[in-house]
Amino acid sequence: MRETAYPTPVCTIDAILFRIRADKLEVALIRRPADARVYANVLALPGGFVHTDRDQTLNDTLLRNLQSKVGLSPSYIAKLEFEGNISRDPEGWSITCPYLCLVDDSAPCLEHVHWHDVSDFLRDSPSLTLPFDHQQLIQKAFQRLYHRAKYSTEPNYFFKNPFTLSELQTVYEIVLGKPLHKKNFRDRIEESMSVEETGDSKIVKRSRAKLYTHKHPLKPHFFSRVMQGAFD
Amino acid sequence: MRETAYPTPVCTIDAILFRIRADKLEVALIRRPADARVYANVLALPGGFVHTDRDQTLNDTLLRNLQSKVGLSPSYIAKLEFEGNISRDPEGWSITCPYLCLVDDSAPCLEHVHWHDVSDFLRDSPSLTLPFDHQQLIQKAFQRLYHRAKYSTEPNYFFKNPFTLSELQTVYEIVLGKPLHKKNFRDRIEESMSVEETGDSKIVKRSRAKLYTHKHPLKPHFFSRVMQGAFD
DNA sequence: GTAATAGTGTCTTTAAGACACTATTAC
DNA sequence: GTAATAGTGTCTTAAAGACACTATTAC
Repeated sequence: MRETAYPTPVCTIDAILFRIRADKLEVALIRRPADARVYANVLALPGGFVHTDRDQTLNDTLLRNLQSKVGLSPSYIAKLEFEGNISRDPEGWSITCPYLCLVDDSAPCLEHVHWHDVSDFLRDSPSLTLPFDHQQLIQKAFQRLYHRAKYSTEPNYFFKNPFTLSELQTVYEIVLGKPLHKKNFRDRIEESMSVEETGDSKIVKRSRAKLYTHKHPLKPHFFSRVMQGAFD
Repeated sequence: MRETAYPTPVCTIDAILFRIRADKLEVALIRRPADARVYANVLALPGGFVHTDRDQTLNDTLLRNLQSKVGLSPSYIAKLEFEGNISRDPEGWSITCPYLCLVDDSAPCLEHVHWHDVSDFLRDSPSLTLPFDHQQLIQKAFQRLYHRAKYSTEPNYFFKNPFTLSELQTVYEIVLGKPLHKKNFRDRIEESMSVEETGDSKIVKRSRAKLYTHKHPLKPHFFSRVMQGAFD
């Protein structure tokens, strides 16, 4: 370990990994090891330490931890606000570098991963109590996604494979918690030029819908106006 | 220092401290100590280590470092994206928690502080080469401020004391790099309800202008539309 | 008086909100 | 045929852009 004049706090990454499944926004939790010094065997956000010998960047640290602990690679990642203080970890001063991660509903993942309804953690008394400041981190990640859904195409990245505009609209509606007018939504997506037709289509229930893919693999579009949604 | 299974990277805070002076956006730099192991005597962003025995939070670490190294307390602070990798510090793996700090033009500060024109660091070849990734941090801080100036009242916090709306508009124009229509700007500020009249006024050149203060000391307002500015 | 700045009235423009409409497919 | 979903046309509305106007003050 490098010498410093002062004791340096422990620094970790945490992944707030969201997916849409069965019209719900869910977050990935994994059980902490039985030999953990604090919160052993408790469900928590997947996270981990930097391996200074293996990781070139914090993004590497994140992706390595997601691969080994959750068994998938996200469709999209974004840095959230760092958090560091003396009280978030009972063992003392610690800093976390939290990442918002979006993953495709159809992505396979390790069996031991627990997916929990995000709306539960937006309440004051969730049915599941999380260790550290993990509930706050989930709330902050949700707040970011919620606001981005209003003025950017960030929620597009819940999909890795081609999707229909109706599927896309449903994702926005779940994140925003309210319905959107179909025409307005489509006008906006078209204006953003964030997607392009694949040329294929698929039958959805009783109609045929065109399939789209991301035009810019990892770069959301930002609108100059906020979408308020229907029945505001 | 706490025991961890792996060597933990060094973690610091960095302050990107902006002020408006003589119609320019300036950033604070201080000279690194003569006994620094790397980049000794070089101008750099003010920053420092967490003192686990004195700081309760990273915000404490920031404010303590600003007070001791720059000699002032900022009007506004905001967290920027953390950055951590093996290459930003020649000594090896390190993580920084960067803060955007706005300070009143009239705030006194220590004499040894160098204020440098921010626009210089937005060029590929600035007249002054900064150590570490400090130029990138300044660019990211500027990008945040630039975008926030378009859709929030964040630049209001360049002022600590009462200000006139014309002074406020000038700040936005300097950050955005283009003129704004007076009426549109004032309508927006009024709509935001972010300021209130003090009841006082002052003579500015050849007219009398009302003075305003922040209604919400540290909470910017977010607009639902982006201000494009005049002559876009 | 003139020059310069503070502050306002109002028309145009743009993109979102609302909502009705047609087309296609399963049954 | 009906029901359900994909996809479109178009009117209304809200806030930004443009710009001309008046008021106040120093000289």
